[in-house]
Amino acid sequence: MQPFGCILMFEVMKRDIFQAIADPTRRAIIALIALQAMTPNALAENFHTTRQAVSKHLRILTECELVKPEYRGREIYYSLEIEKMKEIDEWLEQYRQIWETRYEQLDEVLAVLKSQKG
Amino acid sequence: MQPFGCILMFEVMKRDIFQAIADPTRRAIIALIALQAMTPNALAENFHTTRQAVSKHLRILTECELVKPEYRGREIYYSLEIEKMKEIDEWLEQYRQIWETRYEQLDEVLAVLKSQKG
DNA sequence: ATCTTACGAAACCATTCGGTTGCACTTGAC
DNA sequence: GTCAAGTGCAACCGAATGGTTTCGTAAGAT
Repeated sequence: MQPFGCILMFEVMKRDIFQAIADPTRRAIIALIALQAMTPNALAENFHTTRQAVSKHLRILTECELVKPEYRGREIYYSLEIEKMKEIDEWLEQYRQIWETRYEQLDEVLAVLKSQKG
Repeated sequence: MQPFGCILMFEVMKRDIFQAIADPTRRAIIALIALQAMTPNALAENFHTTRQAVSKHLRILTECELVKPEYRGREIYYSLEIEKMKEIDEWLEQYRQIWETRYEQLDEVLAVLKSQKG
């Protein structure tokens, strides 16, 4: 068997970030470790599941590089890779343009109504 | 064990918008109808699936109010509810604050390095 | 050296998911 | 009225998902 700390424990497998954030527990994990790095045990105390279940979520989050492990003794501190969150923001950008355009159009309509009124 | 509901409290919705956008086909549907309202038949021509499969995706998107049907004769035109997309943007907001803060800190570091260099 | 703690892996299970096929209903054209 | 077109729905199926339990291994404590 492989020694514990020196081999990649999580296979580098491409995961869909949108599928990663689909699960509410994983979003909660993201919210927690956004504040500070946490171990699987510490994380598990916040949920109604076992540590192993949290570990599986962390595996998925790590596979899509949303989360990064830091090995410290026999503990592993997981922290958020905030850069990866930008991918969601970039995907959202095209739709943000749409709703901003609609706001401008609405502003125009309101301006016209106001000028007609006054 | 921590008191449970503090983090997962908001997951009582019938359909989760994050789960809705997790599927790549549904994201493609969103992208298509963002441009113009489309019928299930017209949508299905863009994918390698049956019309019924697209219909099931549209049902999920409609249930979480990401998509709105408009009945016109025997056809149904589905259009994007752009307002709903803002929910994702609002969720992202907290993390956007984090990465913007890091950028500012990085800028500070770079400024210090530059001043020391010059 | 031995025990405890922290962790991931594996095996297993129930549920959900995405897809297909077949069917029923409604609308519009003939 | 009859027929074709456009839909949604139910039943079914294989695969994926999220969870648990059991285990093996590494690191720290006694």
